[in-house]
Amino acid sequence: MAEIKKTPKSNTIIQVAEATGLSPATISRVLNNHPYVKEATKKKVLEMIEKLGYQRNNIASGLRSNKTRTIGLIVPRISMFFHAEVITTIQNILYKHGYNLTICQSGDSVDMEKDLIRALQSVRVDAVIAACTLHTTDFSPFDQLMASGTPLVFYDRVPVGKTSAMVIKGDDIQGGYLATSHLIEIGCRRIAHISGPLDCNLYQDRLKGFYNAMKIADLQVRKEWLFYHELTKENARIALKQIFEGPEIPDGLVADNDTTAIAALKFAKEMGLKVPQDLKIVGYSNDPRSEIITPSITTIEQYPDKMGEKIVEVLMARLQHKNMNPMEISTPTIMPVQLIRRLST
Amino acid sequence: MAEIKKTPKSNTIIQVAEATGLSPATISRVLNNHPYVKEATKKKVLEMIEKLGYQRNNIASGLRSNKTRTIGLIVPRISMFFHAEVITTIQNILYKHGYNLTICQSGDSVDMEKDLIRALQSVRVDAVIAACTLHTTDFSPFDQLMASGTPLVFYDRVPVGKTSAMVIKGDDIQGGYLATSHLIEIGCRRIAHISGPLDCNLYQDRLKGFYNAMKIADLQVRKEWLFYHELTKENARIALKQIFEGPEIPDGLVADNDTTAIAALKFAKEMGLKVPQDLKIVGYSNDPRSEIITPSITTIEQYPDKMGEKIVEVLMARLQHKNMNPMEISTPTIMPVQLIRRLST
DNA sequence: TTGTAAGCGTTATCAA
DNA sequence: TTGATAACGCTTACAA
Repeated sequence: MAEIKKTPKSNTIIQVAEATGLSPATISRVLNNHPYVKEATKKKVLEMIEKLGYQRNNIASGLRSNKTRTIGLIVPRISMFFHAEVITTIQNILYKHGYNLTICQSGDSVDMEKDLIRALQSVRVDAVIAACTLHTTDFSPFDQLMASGTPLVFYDRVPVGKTSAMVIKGDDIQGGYLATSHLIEIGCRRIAHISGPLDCNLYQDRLKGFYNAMKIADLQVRKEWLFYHELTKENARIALKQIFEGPEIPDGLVADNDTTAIAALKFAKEMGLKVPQDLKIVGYSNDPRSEIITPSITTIEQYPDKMGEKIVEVLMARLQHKNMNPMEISTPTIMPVQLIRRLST
Repeated sequence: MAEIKKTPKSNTIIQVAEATGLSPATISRVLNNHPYVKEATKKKVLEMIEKLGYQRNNIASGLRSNKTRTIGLIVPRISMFFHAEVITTIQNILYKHGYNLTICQSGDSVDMEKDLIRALQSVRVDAVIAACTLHTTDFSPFDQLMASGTPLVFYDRVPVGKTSAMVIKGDDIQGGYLATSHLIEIGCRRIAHISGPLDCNLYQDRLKGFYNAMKIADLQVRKEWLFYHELTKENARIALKQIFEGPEIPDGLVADNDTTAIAALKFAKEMGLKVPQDLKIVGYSNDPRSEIITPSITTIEQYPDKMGEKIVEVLMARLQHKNMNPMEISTPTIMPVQLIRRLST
């Protein structure tokens, strides 16, 4: 009683072979539904597998075949709404293709990211999907991964400049443009912009879109109303304080994420400013919070599910025909975005 | 030019052995920091590993040693705030212990959950951590996993009744009690309760807490104000409509998650009811949305990070001394919860 | 302290 | 259509 059982030896292909009177090779063929197996044999094997409760050892299979049917994913944090959605979509589609997904979080740390790349490499994932940290400027760990023959697709936060990896990104220039020109259209003339670190393509592009819109409207960009720190609640408050301590105050704010937009809303309330009357605010990402807050926040929708679908599509194409034209894969795919107008404007 | 390179043969322990003039066994010992290796030898090997850019093949290692240093995790969905937090904590601590985490989402589907268990088993994870689906009543796939020798820890959504797995759960009875008695204390007498499917321990327990508090206050529980459907926005509206179409309306609502509480807030606004004056609402989980909505929602904090820590602690203990007393591991660990009072009450 | 050699459970290459 | 056999890259007795 209450004895600790020894781990029962999990059964193998050989046991199935013996039980059916076939060879291990045939069992393996059935398992991989190889074409040259007689229907009757296949049926017999499948039944025996069921009966014995046999479970293929993917470790052994992976070692021999050099295919693990596992994809690694590196993401800053799964708690970010956009990423959670993308991941879920990826995982669901990948599952249909018979692939597993190993999800890793870098926590926006470059060192962690590097470690994770090594770890994934070391478990021999068949491919890697990555959204970089805010501060990744050295892509050599990723290059090394590719050099070892692992297909790599970047999404959302992608390398600035050339890369031989596949790239799927949102249209952040357009997003920045849409947000800004919307404010201009509804009457804003003094527009502030809280952006993120310019190491990151996201903020470079959104800023570019901002400049484009301002230029077209012939509006002046005030450097003292431009910020490039990590987009946290805390940093948002610091930036807002600085803006509103100045001699003049803005009538519009482009926030490059919804966390910042939400912080701005709160700040405005504390300052006694009415939104949208005194200050109009646009966020980015369509985080669920942006919809339920009062007033609800106008924001940029990025269609995470569409992005997830595209990522898998591109990846599967690559995994299936290894010898794809490298010119083709080096052109980034740009996914459309859209402005969702709400009560903050 | 534009030639596709053949995958370079990733290097092996044997190449490191040859390069250093040592045997593969010694290289392996260095890799596993085995005690019996001369310091000088170790240093030499490490340098060569660095020089060759050698990367241990964990697939091969796992096959031989029967240890993958990978833990599998099954969760309904990573987009749920509570789970995202727990997972992040688990992953960070596990990482320090040298373990990888494979995160899988069941999407609250029992079939998917079953498949995932098989998949994890098939990649030979060293252990599994799981929060069940809303509808898991048949735990035999989990039992089978354990029977194959894989340690298993359930958290949050755990089996009702006996299990030989380790169990870490929140104090949902207390949570339900706190929410309800808080409403009573501040004057509510007609309290409705939107709970979840009673297959799930969470809602069984929260309901129990609700009954306890009502009984102590000698208040009547009205069956027509009790709901047990999955806690979605849509179901919340259906329940609320039903409640408010009745002859009498409640002055307090216990919602068993924050999504429901938020939906109730919106519903009340549409009905022209003031919160908290006309209706007081308590949610569950302290989702970030509950804080930013107007009015902010009183809710039950579950301390996901503490739960994550506990999970890893228990798991590591188990992984280290395999022969732990089975009586000990079968007592569930119950984690404290707390009421966070906000403006909705 | 280090080396030799036998597997771990599959799959791939022949041959039958 | 099936079977024998040699890997895959590592760990681990056992020997030295």
